[in-house]
Amino acid sequence: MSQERIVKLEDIRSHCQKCSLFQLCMPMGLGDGDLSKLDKIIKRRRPVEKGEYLYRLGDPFRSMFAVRAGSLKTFTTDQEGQEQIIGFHLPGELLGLDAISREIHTCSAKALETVSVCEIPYERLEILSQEIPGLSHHLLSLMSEELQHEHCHMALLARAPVESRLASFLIQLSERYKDRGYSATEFNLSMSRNDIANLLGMAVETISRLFSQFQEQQLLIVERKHIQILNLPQLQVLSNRCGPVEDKNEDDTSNTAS
Amino acid sequence: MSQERIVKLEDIRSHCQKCSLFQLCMPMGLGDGDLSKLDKIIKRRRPVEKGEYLYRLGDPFRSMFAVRAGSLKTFTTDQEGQEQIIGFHLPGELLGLDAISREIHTCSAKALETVSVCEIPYERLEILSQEIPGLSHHLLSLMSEELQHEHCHMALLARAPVESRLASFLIQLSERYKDRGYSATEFNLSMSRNDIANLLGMAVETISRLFSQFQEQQLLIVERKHIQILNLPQLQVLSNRCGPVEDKNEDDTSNTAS
DNA sequence: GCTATTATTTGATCTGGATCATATGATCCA
DNA sequence: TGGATCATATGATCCAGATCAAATAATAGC
Repeated sequence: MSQERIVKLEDIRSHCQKCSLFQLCMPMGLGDGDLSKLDKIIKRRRPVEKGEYLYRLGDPFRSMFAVRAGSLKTFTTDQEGQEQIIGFHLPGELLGLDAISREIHTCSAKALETVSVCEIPYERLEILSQEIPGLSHHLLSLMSEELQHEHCHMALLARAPVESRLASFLIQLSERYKDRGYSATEFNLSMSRNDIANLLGMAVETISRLFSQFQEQQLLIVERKHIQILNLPQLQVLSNRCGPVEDKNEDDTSNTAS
Repeated sequence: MSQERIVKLEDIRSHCQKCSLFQLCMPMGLGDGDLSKLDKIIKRRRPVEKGEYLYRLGDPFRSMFAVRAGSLKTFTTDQEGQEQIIGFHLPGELLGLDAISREIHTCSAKALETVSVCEIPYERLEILSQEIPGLSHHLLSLMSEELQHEHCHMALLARAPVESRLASFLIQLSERYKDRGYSATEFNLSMSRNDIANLLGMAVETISRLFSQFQEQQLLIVERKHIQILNLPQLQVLSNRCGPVEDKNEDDTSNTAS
C-alpha cells in the first residue's frame, strides 16, 4: 500500500546504523559500508500481533529474525502436543539459529505482545558473510552464547530447587534488561505465570507461591506483571548459577557487598 | 579416487581423507585440496586417559576437538561445586563450540575411557573458513544441531517422567551408534549409572530401578555396561521426543541400503 | 591372591512440588 | 455492562521420585 516518499522515515528507522539495538544484534565491528550491505538484505515485516506466530515448528527455514521491539517465546512440541518453552526473546536478540542444519524450524515462535522484527534471509546472509569477514564469526559467537545459556538452563532444570529456578530466571531477565539500557530492578513481565512455569519445568501454582514467598522475604515486590527487585544480591545467591565465575566488578551502590 | 604418494604411517592415520569418521566430523563436500588444508592445521595429541581432562571450565579457548576414538563427558559446575553433565561425546563429534563467544571454556571435558582426539586450533580454522566457503556453514550447522538437541534435552528435563528420560537417552545413543556404523541395538555404555543419572536429572537409584524395570518389560537386556535393546519401537514410544515429526521411512526389518 | 574402595542393585521411607479444589481478580466481547 | 473466559493466588492433598539404608558385585591397589 504505502510507498515511496512516505517510506523514507521508515527506512531510516530500519537502518542498522540508526538502530538502538545494533550493539546487541550485530555488533561485529562492521564498517559503514558493511552495515549498509547488511541493511540491504534485511526485510521489513508488518508487526506480529500478540498470540500470532512468527514461524512454526516444521516450517521451512529461510530467514533468521532479529527482535526490534516486543517479545516472543519459542517452544517445541512433543509427540503428545505438549508445549515446552525454550526461551523468551527480547529486543536485540536473534531467533532461528537452531534451524540452520535441518533447514526447517525445530521450534515455534509466538509473540507475547505486539512484536516488530527484522527478517534476515539466511541465504543472502551466508553470501554476505563471505564478503564480510567478521560476520561468520559473529554468528558462531551468537550461537555459542546460546549454547552456554542453555547449558545453564539444563543444569537448572536437572538439579535446582524451585526457588533457585525462579531466582535465576529473574536475575537473567534483570541482566538482559540492563544490557538494553532499562532498569535492572524494575520491569514488566511480558509472559504469563504459566509460561514461566513451563520454561522452568514447574507448576503455575508453584510460581505463584514463590512470588508470594519472595515478596514476604522482601526480595522483591510483585504486582501482576510488574516486578521490582529489592534484593538482587540475595536473589543471585539463591540462583546458584553454573559456569565460570564472573567478574565481580559490579557497580553496586555501596562499596561492600559481602 | 586419487592415489597418494608414500607418506609416513602417522600421517596417513591422521589424514582426514583416511579417517572413517570424516563423514560425521567435517562432511561439507570438501575437495581433496581443501581437505589437505584442513589436515595441515589439525594437531595430533597423546591420548587422554580415563578420568583425565581434555579441558576445564575456565580454560582459555584455543582449539576445538574432534573425538577420534573413545568417549568423553562435558559438564558445568555450579557455585557449590555440584557437577551437571551436559552431554556425552562419541567418535566423530566436535567439542568446544560453546566456548567461542567468551573465549574461555564454559564446561569441562573429561575422558570416560582412553580417548584419542584431533585438536583443531580455532584461530587457524577461522582463517581457513575464509578460504573454504562451505566450512563456515558447516560449523554453523553443527552448532545448530547441538542447539536442537539441547532443546529436546531441556524438554526432557522439564517435563518428562523418568521412564521417558531413560528411554530417550537410550534411543539417542542407539541412533548415534548406528550413524557410526555400529549396532543400533547392542552396545556398551562407557559412562557410569551415576553419570547417566546426572545427565537426566535423577538419582542413581532410579536409573538402576528403571534398567531392571525395562528388563522385566522385555524392552532390553542389560548386564553391567552392556545393553541389548529388544524392543526399540516401544522405547521410542516411551521416549515421546520433541521436535518436528521425523521421516518414517525407516529400514525396520525391511530392505536396507541407506 | 586379598583388602579397600567404589559401583550397582534393591528395599523402606520421606518429601518437594505436583495436582486438585476454590476463590477472586482481569480481560474480553457481544 | 454483564457474563464468560482466562490468569492468578492460596489452601489441602497426594505421589513420583529423592533420600536413606543395606547388601552385593566389580575394580583397584598392593
